[in-house]
Amino acid sequence: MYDIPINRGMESIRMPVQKDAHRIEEPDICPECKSSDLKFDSQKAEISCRRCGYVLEDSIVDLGQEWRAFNHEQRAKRTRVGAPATPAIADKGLPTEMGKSNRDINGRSIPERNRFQYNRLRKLNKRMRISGTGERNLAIALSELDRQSSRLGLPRSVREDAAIIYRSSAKKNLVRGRSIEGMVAASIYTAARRCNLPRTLDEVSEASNVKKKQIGKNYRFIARELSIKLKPTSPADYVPRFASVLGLSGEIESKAINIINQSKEQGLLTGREPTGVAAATLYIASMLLGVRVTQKDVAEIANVSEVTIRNRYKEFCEKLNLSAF
DNA sequence: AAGACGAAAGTGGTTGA
DNA sequence: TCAACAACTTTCGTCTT
Repeated sequence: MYDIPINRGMESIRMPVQKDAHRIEEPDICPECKSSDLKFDSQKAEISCRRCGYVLEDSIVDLGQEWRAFNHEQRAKRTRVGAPATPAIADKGLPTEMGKSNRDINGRSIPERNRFQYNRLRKLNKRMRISGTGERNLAIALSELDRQSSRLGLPRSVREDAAIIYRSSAKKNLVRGRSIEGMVAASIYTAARRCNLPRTLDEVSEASNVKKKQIGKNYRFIARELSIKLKPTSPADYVPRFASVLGLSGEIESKAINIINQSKEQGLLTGREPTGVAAATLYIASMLLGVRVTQKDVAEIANVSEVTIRNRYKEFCEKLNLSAF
């Protein structure tokens, strides 16, 4: 029933690493004049011959780090590997953990009589990480957020934005008295719109099992309390997604967006469902470019009826003089 | 036979008294 | 709270390819 949340921050990429890969292999003699008097210019990143000026290598890329560290502390501070901190995990992906080995920081073994104390500390530290009801609710909410957004196929950026929105509303005590699922759904809806990758209330409702009406209500509440101001969604934002589901080309996509812009100028879009408009323009665009799609297919993916597609299509053709058929 | 078309009746949400 | 309303849906018969 539930998707298991995957902590993507911990995914690692394995690549073969050559030993001393960043060391530049310096040629020792010039192929032109056979002189061994070569010059390495670190500013221009090239190796040239001092005698004849022949450039042996250019655009050399130094794969090493640009910093140096003289002790452990500096190294820890300057090194940049590891998962980035993310708002989508309860502790932002930066937990503190006490190591399991019974050795202190200097590598000395911890005396037997203190072992019990250390075990106890380790246990407490683990518990403290998700402490208090607030933190615990946040952890629940964020796993719910992950579940819902993967159902909606939202990219990481939107998830993180949704997490930020949820965190701010939790901070402002907006969640009290409302269901976590409902607030998470509203955060996702808001974030998706803000990132110009809108999902309809129907879609979010489907993914979250929260009533459409409730999500709308929560959305307005969040938008008001956090003063998030969003323009009404443009049909153009739906076009790329619909087009890719229908397997339509980029040419058709841009044609459809073109039609949307023209209709906007003529004020044909006010009060019309953006999804219906997006679907209808995609239909028109593919007809104009000679690609056959059925009204039924287009209507289905936009979750509108065929009749709506026909109505939009009729309107646009009349008002924009698109009499190609 | 599948798809397009359009009329007519029904539905759910918004608006204004 | 309720009626009016616009947008949209469902249904169905007819036409076109």
